[in-house]
Order: sequence, then structure tokens, then C-alpha cells
Amino acid sequence: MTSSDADSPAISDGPDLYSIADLAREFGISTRAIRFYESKGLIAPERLGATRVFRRRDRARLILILRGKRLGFSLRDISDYLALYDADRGQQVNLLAEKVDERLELLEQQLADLQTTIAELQEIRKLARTRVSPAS
Amino acid sequence: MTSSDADSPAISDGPDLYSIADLAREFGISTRAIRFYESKGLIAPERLGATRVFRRRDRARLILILRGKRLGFSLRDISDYLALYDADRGQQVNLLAEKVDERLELLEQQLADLQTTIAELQEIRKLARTRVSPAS
DNA sequence: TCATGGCTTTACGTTAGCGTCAAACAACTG
DNA sequence: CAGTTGTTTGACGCTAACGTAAAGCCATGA
Repeated sequence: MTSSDADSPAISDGPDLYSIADLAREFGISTRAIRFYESKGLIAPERLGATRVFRRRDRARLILILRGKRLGFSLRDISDYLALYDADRGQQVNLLAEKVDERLELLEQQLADLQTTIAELQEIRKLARTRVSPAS
Repeated sequence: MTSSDADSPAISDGPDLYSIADLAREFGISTRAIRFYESKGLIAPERLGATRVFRRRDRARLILILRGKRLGFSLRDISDYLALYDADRGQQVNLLAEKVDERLELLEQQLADLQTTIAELQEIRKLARTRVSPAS
């Protein structure tokens, strides 16, 4: 009931409602992985009977999860990270800001590491090319 | 014998020669971890009898290993990465350049992810602060 | 000489993050 | 109605990256 009464904004982009296989296909992961993420509390799809039903919110979270993984974070870390988004709805805002700052420090360290590494690799590549073709 | 005859350049910064405990202490990791890295071929310290003796080269590799870990790479990945440094001494230079490019692509994806994430967190922090203090 | 500290190897234990059946139910299709 | 497809919940398996003894070899110092 109240599929679009006066609850959520009337915007509708892609489809809402995805099956577990839909998302698995879209993101190139296994259904097993998705269930695993749910078991760890990272997502909480609704149920239609026993069947999981995912909405845009769940899909958005999945995107954040996968990005976190690309960045090398553990599911525990990612879970904490998602909590920062949820916490948006006020509450212990000071504590939130603290946690965000902590996380930001880590990420900026990582950013520095990354830039150093990229620079080094580009240097190596330059050296390699020099030996092959003096000036192309 | 030939502790500094005409083998290596005469430059000498910090001390050369570290024990496994030295490095463990310096980098805040366990000796077990260091032995594990050796068992995986990431470092290859010399031996004095049975005792491992590390030189600057090993120490430098360790630094790269730890940076790789901070970036979320597996030891396998890091191993490949170290090989790029070693390969510096010519050989299949074309293949090297390819691998370097592959790795660079990954890193740049990661860089993008990271920047997005940092921006989002800063946004969250801004919102949080707004609720607390309008203009400080 | 014996205790102490640091080093070694061997080996089993542990956690994370899924992969891979297995068994069962639901809906659709020919 | 049987078969196929998609879903569910277990439950066991597996790799990575170490942790954690256990047991032994040296060297040093009281």
C-alpha cells in the first residue's frame, strides 16, 4: 500500500525493486557475497515471504560496500563507514564528527601512499621507455 | 671479509645491518610477520649461520611492503609490485611496461574512489557541524 | 655452570570472506 | 504434471595472513 502516496519524494529514476540476482549481475559479484553482507548487517533488504527484495537504498549501500572493498577495507571497517551515513539523522553528532575525522585521517594517509606509489611507477615506466626508444 | 672493499658505493647513511627484532621494532610489526614475508619470497635477507641479517635493501623492501598493505594489497600483489622494481635491471622491458601500466590503472581507479570517499565524508562532517554550531 | 635473552624451525590455531554443495520450496512453462 | 529456473537456509571447505606455542641452538653474564 501507499506505493507513492506522500511518503518518499516522487522522483523515480531507474526501477525500484531488485532481486538478489539482479544486483549480483549488475555488480559482478555472487549472490553468496550479497547474503554474506546481509548476515554481517551491512544491508537489510526487505522480505516478500522469505525472498529478499532490494530497493534503491540497498543498491546504494552495495555501491558503497564495493567501493570500500576496492579501497582495501574490511567489512568491519565498511560497516562502521556506512554507519556514518546512517547517523546523518542527527543524534550524537559530536561523536560522529570525531569518527568521520578519524576516518578522514586514514584516507588521507592512504591518498599520500597512493600518490607516492603512482609517482614511483611512472618513474619506472619512464626509465623502461628510455631504454627502448630514445625519443619517440 | 671485504666489509667495505670496493664492492658497494662508499655512501653510508644510517647503519647497515639490522636484526629481525630491529626491523620489527622500527616498523611496529611482529618478527613472525617478517619471517612470513621471507617465506613468501618478498624479502631475502642474508644469513650469518642461521640468523637473518638484513641490509638497507631489505629494509627498503619492507617499507614498500608495508605501504602496499596500507593500500590494501595482498602479499601476492605486493610481490608482483616488488618485481617491477627489481626488473629495473632491463630484460623484458616491454612486458614490464605493460605490467606497470596495468598496475597504474588500478591505482588510479583507487585514487578516484578515494577522492570520492573523502569528499563524501567531508560533506557529512560539514552537515554535522552545521547542526551544532551555525557559524564558528 | 646455569640462567637469561634472542634467535631459529615446525606446526597447529584463528579470522575474514566468501565458494560450493545440498536440500527444499515457489512460480512458471510446455 | 514434470521440468526448469530462481529463491531460501544450512553447513562444510578453502585461502590469506599471520598468532601462538613448543622445543632447540647460541652467547653472555653473575
